[in-house]
Amino acid sequence: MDFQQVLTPAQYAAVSNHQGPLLVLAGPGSGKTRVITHRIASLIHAQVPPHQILGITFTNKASDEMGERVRELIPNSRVEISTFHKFCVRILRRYGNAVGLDSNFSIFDTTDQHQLIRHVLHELDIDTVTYNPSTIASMISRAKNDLITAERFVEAYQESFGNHLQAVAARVYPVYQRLLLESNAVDFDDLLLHVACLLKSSPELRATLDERYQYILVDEYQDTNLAQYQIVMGLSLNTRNLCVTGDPDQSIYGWRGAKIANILQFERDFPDCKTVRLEQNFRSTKAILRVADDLISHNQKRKAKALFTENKEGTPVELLCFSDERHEANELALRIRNAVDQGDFQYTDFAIFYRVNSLSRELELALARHKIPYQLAGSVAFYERTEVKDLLSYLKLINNPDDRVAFSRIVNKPLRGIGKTTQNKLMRWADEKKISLLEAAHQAADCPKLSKRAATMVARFAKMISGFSMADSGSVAHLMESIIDSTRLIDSWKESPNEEDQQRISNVNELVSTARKYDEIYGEETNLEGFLEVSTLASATDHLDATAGRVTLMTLHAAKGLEYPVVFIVGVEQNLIPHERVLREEFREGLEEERRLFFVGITRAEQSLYLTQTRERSLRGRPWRTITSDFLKEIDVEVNDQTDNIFESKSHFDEFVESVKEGKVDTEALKASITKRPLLMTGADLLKQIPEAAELPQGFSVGMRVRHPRYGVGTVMGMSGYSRKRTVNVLFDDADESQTFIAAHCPLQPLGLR
DNA sequence: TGACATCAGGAAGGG
DNA sequence: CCTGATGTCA
Repeated sequence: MDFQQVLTPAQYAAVSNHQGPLLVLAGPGSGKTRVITHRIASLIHAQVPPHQILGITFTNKASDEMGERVRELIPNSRVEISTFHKFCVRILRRYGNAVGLDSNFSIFDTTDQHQLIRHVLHELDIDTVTYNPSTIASMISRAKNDLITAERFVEAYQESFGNHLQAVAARVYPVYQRLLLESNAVDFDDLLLHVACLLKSSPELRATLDERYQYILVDEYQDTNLAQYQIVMGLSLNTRNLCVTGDPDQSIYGWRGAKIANILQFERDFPDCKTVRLEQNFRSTKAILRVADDLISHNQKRKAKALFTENKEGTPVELLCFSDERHEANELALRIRNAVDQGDFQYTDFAIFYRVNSLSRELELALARHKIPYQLAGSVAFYERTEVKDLLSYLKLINNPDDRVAFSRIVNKPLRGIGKTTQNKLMRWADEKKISLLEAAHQAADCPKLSKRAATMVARFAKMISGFSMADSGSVAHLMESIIDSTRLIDSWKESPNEEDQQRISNVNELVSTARKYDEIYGEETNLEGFLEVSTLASATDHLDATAGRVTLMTLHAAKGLEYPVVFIVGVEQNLIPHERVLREEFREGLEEERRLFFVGITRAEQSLYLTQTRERSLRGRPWRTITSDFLKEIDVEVNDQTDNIFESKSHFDEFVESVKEGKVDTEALKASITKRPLLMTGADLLKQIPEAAELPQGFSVGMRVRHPRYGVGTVMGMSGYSRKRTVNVLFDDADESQTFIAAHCPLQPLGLR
């Protein structure tokens, strides 16, 4: 393969410099992935055995993609490409004994982690209302990312008395850590921390691994935290063929401990390193790149970079202004539909980014209303659903009998008459006897405090769990099926007319088919541990499918590393982009990260970029006037105000403010009007939730549901003209094409805004 | 013991 | 809007 032929000189330099430390500073769209994959191919061409090469990425998607592209260049190559977390799991499964872990350890996700911390707080008699478990959890998590163990945390606290929160964290952290080890479990941060500690405390192991991985490539190096830094350094002491790629301007994970200094100081860590800059952008138009560059140049703490592109100028970046989020969502949906109808684009070409997940709902509703297929990066939510976690907890407990979080979660699910009191008694007793909860349950008959009835129930549960085994079932899917059968986990939902319960059943079924797929892939080799690992380490962007013919929705954070022909970034407003949290901070650090996040979003766009802002936006059910984002003042965009396109007597916000002033707001009625709605997932589900007969302010608005005596129910797609000439364009649910009516004369009956 | 109602507080981002 | 905590009743 002639690498020189297919690469630019800068890219070629990054690919062909095999020996010694190498820093690749890669601007957005500069072909970074291409460089990494070609570098691996080039190493193999130079007779480096593939197993000596280690590629590390942050996300599963990135590692899958990289593996695939390497195999395209070198079929059947067995290069180890994995995420930091997966890599650490592998190390710990093999060498975890040294830090007190058996090879079948559980991985606790955020929910499990919070559950355990909640338990610790209770044990320590600390009020969980004053001290929110997730606050404590994030303090501990930050500490772990900074390589601060429980012991050191306590020491540090004693040396310089911190605030009361730190005092609580200092009490909780050691106990939490002890319970994790007793559970033979780790949390996400432990994966990194344990490995970092292992490399430090065991020089032999460190040397072995250093020797084994002769060539290491780390992607997104700007997002490494101290633990990850330590791991990478530990593997590169003797053989220093370390290649890191990244872009300081795209560092957006400071909040989870990422140290931008890691990449900035690489040249100091390795004075003999070579540095390659990839500054030519092959992705975006000049117009888009200019906006990105203008924005990011406002960051003070930054190495200047000269981004350029030979792509065409393209259309200007537009700022679309709408009256509220519903208007915004509808107009976006309309634009997308029009572009697709005209044959200019496919749905796949569009992506919509937002700062916070909660903004996705209105967009989903609008897309569903317009029958536009979409996919949401957020499938992790699937693994966080109660019914899914419950079934997984059975598997976890079977795989690791010490897992106390899994035990507590399912011991009384479905109901077995093992209530709180019994559970607490059992737990105390287990702690006294220093045995696991499951072991205690087995011996429940010997527990003096338990009533005979309770003891029988508990023992029966333990016996049932021990009755399951992977060996007997042969596959994960079969094991799941037998669990579902013998526990009657889903039986109570089967007869339920409740939509939510049916959804639960289908989620459980989906989990079973996921397991079946896993079994198929691994065949004889299929194993419970591996399946649980995949389920726990699943991430938001894993299941995005570029070929699915769907519009893609995701947060700005999830967007990193992706690209789309047309990008919408919604809610470019103060307090959202930048987020209100950093505006409260004293230091500008946070603000600069927000700017980088916006930069990441902008640079995902290939041909067209639209930013949107609204006049008002509802947050937590209340409408708020928005403020123009400071960032918009730093860039030059074409403003396209759509707010007067729709007929507005009064905005929701004004109405709300007025009624509050006049004392008309009846809080009781307000509360009563809030209906409980189930957690929504799919567009179809969202559509079902549309109430058919809500009271409505006069006039029509885009997105409004209306009924026509002849054509049935439909949605207002657009409006034009004024007063007597005002027309309304309606798409009826059963029709393919929309129809236009004179607003003043038509028999359209408003049904509600949703 | 568990089902259900009500309430308060908190709500960024992800592996 | 969502979760977890708390209170009440069968």
